[in-house]
Amino acid sequence: MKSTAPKLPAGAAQAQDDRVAGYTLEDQVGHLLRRAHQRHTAIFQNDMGEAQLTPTQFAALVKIRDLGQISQNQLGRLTAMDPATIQGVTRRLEARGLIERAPDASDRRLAVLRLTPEGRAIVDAAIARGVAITEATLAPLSEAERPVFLSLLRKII
Amino acid sequence: MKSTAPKLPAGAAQAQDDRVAGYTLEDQVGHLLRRAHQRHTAIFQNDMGEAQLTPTQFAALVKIRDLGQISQNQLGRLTAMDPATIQGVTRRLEARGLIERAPDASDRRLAVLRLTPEGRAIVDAAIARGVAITEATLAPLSEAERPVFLSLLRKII
DNA sequence: GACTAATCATACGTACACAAACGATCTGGC
DNA sequence: GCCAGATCGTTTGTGTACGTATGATTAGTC
Repeated sequence: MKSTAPKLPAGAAQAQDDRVAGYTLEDQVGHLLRRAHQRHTAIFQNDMGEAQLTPTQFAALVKIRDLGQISQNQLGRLTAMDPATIQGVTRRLEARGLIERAPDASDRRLAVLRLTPEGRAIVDAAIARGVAITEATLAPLSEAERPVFLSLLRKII
Repeated sequence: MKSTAPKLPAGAAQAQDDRVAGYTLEDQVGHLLRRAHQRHTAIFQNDMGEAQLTPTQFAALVKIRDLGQISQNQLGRLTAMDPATIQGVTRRLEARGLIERAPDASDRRLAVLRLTPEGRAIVDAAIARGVAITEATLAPLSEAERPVFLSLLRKII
């Protein structure tokens, strides 16, 4: 009776059962995405070197560099992190002295984030590493395959 | 002086600086992979329904179903989780009564994992959902694009 | 038989990731 | 001016994910 699966046309039950019996974990997009992401973070951690940044910390720093100053939630939206996540990321970056907080003049709910001089020095060095990390992640693909892959990846976001 | 970046040919310094200045977070594979994975887990959580399984818990259950019984570390290798991670996953599955542990006859270091009847019922229902989840994740791609994307994704793992 | 190396499972610490709930503050409509 | 709803930032709880360390057990070597 498939319990609570979204109601299927009665005739589709057999086909559905076949798909269940032949389900291969290794062929599922989700599993492949998880492993690809896993490999990338391993490369990232390896190649980032002494900067000791995580991918999300790096993303936050780059965005702050691009925009000069920005509120925490806004930064979270631009880097695709929810408020709870971006809070932890910025807290650790502030603790390391790479960013600083200043109260916003016109909105007292906001704390504006800015790079410190140490932060700026680290971002520039880290971005150079970031270029190499992207290259290493894409290394298994030919020059022709890379734009195809990136374009398809963009579509499923 | 770029501090500690892996030594570059002196002539490449200018090109490297250009890449740093023009670095766009949104164009990096790592960022795209993170967001694609993020979207997939959101779909997964939404569509998995009352089974209340996470992607990794689901992967573990499917692998145990395929193999009948298996040791914890072996399961971790097959599902691409390190020993510390698979330990947490199996602990939660055991706490929910979906899998059970039995001592291995020939190797006293091992605890063999098996599905309980409740576990088996859940996996079958969950796999039907898994098929729909894969479909929903790939929905933005045409029929022609899907195998291309999966094949490229497999290459970068 | 004893020693070494490898493997298994566990424990601890750090870092994402999101849901849910919270108080503080801002804004639009009246 | 005032109130309702939205937004900002925080906190708590659960669940990956991995490095590192540890103890138990096994397997290989001498």
